[in-house]
Amino acid sequence: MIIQKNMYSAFHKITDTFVQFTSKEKEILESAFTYREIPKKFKLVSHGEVSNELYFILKGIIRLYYTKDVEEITGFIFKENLFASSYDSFLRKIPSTQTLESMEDCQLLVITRDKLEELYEVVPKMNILTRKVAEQRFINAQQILSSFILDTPEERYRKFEAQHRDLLQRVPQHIIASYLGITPVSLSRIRKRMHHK
Amino acid sequence: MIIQKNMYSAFHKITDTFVQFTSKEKEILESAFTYREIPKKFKLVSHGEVSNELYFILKGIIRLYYTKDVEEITGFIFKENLFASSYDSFLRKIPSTQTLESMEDCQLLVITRDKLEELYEVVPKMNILTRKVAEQRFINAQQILSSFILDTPEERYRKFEAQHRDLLQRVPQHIIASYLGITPVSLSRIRKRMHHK
DNA sequence: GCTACTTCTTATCTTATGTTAATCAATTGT
DNA sequence: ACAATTGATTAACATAAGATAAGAAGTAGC
Repeated sequence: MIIQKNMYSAFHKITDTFVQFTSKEKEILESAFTYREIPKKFKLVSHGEVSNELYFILKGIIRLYYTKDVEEITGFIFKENLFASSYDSFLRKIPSTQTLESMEDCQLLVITRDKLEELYEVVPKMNILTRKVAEQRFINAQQILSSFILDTPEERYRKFEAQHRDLLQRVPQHIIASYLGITPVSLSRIRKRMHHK
Repeated sequence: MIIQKNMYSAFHKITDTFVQFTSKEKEILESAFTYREIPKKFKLVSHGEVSNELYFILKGIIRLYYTKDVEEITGFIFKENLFASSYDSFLRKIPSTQTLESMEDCQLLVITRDKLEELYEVVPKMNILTRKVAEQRFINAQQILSSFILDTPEERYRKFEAQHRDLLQRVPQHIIASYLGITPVSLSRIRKRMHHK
């Protein structure tokens, strides 16, 4: 993998949609994050561990999953230009109930909790950024949640298909099934039903 | 209903757990919020309307629901000491897909979007408060969501029972059923199963 | 190139939930 | 006090999803 010259450009493009940082502030931000590459199937956070880092995904896919008995149940799929984390663990400094694992080779920008807290002091506007990111993630979680309450599994799959066409190509079906709260067998049946209609 | 002398005390007790405001800042905060009483079954936000207010509940219960065909499907139940809102609509200034309706007579503290944006300017720490509220709501949404993915309806009901024993007394069962993503009939059966075990 | 693994599909069987409807109890309004 | 509304339970039936297992197709590692 090659480190892009302007590896922060995607990052700033996203932050720009949330807050207007000055050039000086952007520099400080850049120096607070570090660049990291990880291979496929790398665990950034394991179930039971306290997560001390927050990730911005430049390239790749990271899966968040819960472990129930021996089963891995996907809770979220992060892709490029998203902030990924085991939020609960990161924010409350408690052992994570979730695991974060890459599904492709990834390029990340990483910030530690300590650095982030420093940033809040030096660049108060950082509170706005994280506020808006939290708000966005909340709205997103609520949309998914409402889909569980309102929709049938089939409708849920249709919506996923419409919104994340790209992920359908990059992520195995059984992962998507568990994200939709159903078994791979059931998703296979749903797809069959949908196709010969 | 009587307006309590110290109606802000519950409010500050909660904000104190998030940010340390100075006395001066607390005064500014107090003046930005207004006190409001609403009767049972009052709609604070209706489906299709843009919500311009954020509520802090001093007393009472507010239900958030979605309307599917003629059915009302409960998405969340807010009680005392919580910030209630149709977040998506409030933040993005878009028509709400949700309705907010009181289930009891309520005492509220209300802030408008405009006032809140003013507050961000005058009391920058306000960003920290709303950031933490958003983070908390996100974590909460994620927990509920994971329960939909991980648990059976029966387990979901058991958890609800354990966490919100008080609501069981104050909220009709069919509302809880729709919050758990099942029909009232099904919840009734689950309860029956549970009892003679 | 071969083996092992992963992924997806299909079949069978079981079961919990949805749907509809009827009944009963409790609450509310006038 | 009575009627109307709301809420909870139960029954009967249909159906979609879970569990388990087997097999096919594709991919990866050696």
